[in-house]
Amino acid sequence: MKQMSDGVRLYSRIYAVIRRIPKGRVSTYGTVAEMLGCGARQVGYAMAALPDGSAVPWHRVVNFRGGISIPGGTGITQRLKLEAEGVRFSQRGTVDLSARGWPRARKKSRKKAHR
DNA sequence: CTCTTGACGAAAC
DNA sequence: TGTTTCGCCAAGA
Repeated sequence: MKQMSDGVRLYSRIYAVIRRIPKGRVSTYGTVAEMLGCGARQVGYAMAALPDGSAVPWHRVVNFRGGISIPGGTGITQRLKLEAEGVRFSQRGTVDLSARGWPRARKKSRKKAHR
């Protein structure tokens, strides 16, 4: 390993955290970003940069509402993968972060994103 | 090098 | 309640 120290890629840290998400659980971009100390947007951007077939369980990462923010068929795939792990989606298409969230669900409001 | 966009999130309007 | 703006960091044009 050479290029690390002063220039450790932020993505590497993001992937490392996501890889620690246990099966049947989901995490959010904001949560991961917060534990990394960077912007939530970068987490999502890192996922978009993930190569197909990577060891990172990117499908366990959803947005702060517990919903999928991924456009296209990739988002559909994510939902199918989560359901295959035992994750249930509400009628609104969201996951209960209080129950399946990781490391700790941080639910802000149970109603429709009413802040 | 500058400007825009993005698999986000929160606040302002 | 939905739309718009700003912040975050990185990549593409």
